[in-house]
Amino acid sequence: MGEGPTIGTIAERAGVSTASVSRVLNGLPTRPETVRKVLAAADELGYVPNSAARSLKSRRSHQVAFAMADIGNPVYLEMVREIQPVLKAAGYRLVLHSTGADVAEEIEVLRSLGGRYADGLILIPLRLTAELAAAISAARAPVVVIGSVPEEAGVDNVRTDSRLGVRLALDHLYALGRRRIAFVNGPLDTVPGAARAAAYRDALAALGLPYDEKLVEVGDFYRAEGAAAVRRLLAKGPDVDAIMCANDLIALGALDVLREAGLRVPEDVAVAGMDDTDLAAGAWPPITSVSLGSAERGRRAAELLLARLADDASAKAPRKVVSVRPELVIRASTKGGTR
Amino acid sequence: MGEGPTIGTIAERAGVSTASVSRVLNGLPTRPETVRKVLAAADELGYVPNSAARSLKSRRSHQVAFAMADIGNPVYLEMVREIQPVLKAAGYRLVLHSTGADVAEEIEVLRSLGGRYADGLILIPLRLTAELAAAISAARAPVVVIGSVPEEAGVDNVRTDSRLGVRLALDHLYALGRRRIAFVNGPLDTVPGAARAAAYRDALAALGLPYDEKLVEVGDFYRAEGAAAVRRLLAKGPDVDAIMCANDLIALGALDVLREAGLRVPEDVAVAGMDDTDLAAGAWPPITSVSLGSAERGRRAAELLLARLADDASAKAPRKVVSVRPELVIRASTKGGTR
DNA sequence: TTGTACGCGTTATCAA
DNA sequence: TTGATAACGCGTACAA
Repeated sequence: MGEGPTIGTIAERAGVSTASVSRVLNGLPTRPETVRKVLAAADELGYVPNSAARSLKSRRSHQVAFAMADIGNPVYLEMVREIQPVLKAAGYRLVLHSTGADVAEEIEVLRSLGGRYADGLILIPLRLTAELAAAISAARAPVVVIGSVPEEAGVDNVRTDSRLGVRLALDHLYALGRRRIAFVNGPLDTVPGAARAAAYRDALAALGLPYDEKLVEVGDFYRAEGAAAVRRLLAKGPDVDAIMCANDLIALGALDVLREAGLRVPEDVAVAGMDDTDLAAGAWPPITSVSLGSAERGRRAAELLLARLADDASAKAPRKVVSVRPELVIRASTKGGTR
Repeated sequence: MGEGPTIGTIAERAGVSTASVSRVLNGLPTRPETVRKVLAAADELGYVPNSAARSLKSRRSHQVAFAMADIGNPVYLEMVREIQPVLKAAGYRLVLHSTGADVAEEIEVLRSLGGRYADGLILIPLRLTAELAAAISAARAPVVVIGSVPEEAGVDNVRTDSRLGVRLALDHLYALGRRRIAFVNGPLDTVPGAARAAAYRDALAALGLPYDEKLVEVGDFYRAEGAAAVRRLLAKGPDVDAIMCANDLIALGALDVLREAGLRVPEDVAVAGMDDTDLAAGAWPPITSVSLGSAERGRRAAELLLARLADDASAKAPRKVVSVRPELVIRASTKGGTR
């Protein structure tokens, strides 16, 4: 763990100037003999360029930050899995931030971009307050938001139509003959929560089904909270023949509670989730889920950011919005075949 | 996205020298009046210190790297979840590396530490070659290895006794009356693969059960590969009454195949996994699994690294080894109660 | 083709 | 208490 060699060390050893060393290492035209000596010295010393010095000079950190609520959520995980290789291929390192869905922390991350530790940021806000929107616009580095963001923010944006997603699932349930379709949601003050609540109402209306408060319950986007919400739902004693869940974790919780209650899935109650994570595919019965293209959204976001970082021309291009189409993945929890 | 203010900008605005600005910002004794002016200017300008300049000067990046095979594996994910907050609390950012279990990539990560982009590294190698061991010893920053590493490497080490883990599971199965206990493993040229293979033999011997090749199958540590391995196992036509799987993903694959084959779990065949991930708890039936304390290993590793980084004294302290005890978490896949 | 010298933004030393 | 100034390691005009 000795002191690291610098271009100065190499210069001495090779008997040339630091400028020559720098030139060789950056592939600038140099006399072959010099190149040889420098490379030999660098190799012997195990030289690795100091990233701080390089960043300071070049004004580039070769890092990209990714900020989401909680890396434990499989949706974000899928995104990381896609983002990471895209960045790596372009020579960027990935810095991870778990914000706990706390707006203040998200704002802090945006602010810290001013320190230039990262060249850009991919952000997934859960709650979109005015302060957050302001902070996004004021960010000192390119930001790509996954999720919807007002146009005024002026940043690139990868979104999906979760309204259409809910619609797809409800159409499917309706086609299967279900008419008492409950909805278990996450917090209404979150962007996805609000959107999915509205989508549920709209979809019911489009199908000519009545909106019944007894069929709606709000918890949080986690398994235990989802289970609790479903328990409350059942306690209200409505005749339910399907449960639409605002994400897969809630759907898993629903399976737990239904099993507990001795109800068969899908014979007695069909269950559908959203996000189409591994958990949905891995559950028993496998859960029908609306894919919101997490992997694709992650990849597209990384690509958008890289495009911004590529050159000055594209850095000033107008904001781009990419939409990923939701898709219904039908499994045994709605239509099957559980044995 | 304007040009970032520097201490120079602040100095001008406040009518003082850059030295004073630096002093104020670092909390060194300064005249109150100066402090006020500087802070006001800094605030108005939205000043954020440049991290590259700071790192260059202080020789600290305030970043820690974490390198594992694949962030998609729930075990590593659990570790990240624990590591992240510990680092954050200490003022470090987390840089993520997925190496794809490729030794060359791991060596590259170790080498790149010479660039000082991170102050330390937490590494989980899957295969421990001589080159890797050499690279670990030669690393230019503190490294903590999760998993076993030879003493010569001289680095801090968080390990678990997977041998004991296998033993716990086999004892449990034996106590339940199972005598034909199969073992489905991952690649034998990986550290965990080799250790668990040996552990299986030992545990059988300790229980007085014969080692039967027909009961052993090797695949990979993933669900699909695990399923394929179990399929091959069943094709050999041994009378199996329990399957010990080298990790939870394999166990999930086993459930898939057993269900396919019309075998009941645990009545016909009991299934146990390792790692005790969420997937094991979430499966149906819930899978008995040996917890290797992933979360705790992650946390301890982060703490060990922080201790090394804390001050020069501890930086030179002798290597520390922390052991996390495995624990058997019994669920319905071995003992239950599935209806 | 090569070397000298300066600047990137901070911190730290030394006089004043 | 403060300001001028020298590093930190690298890249790059500019001069030789």
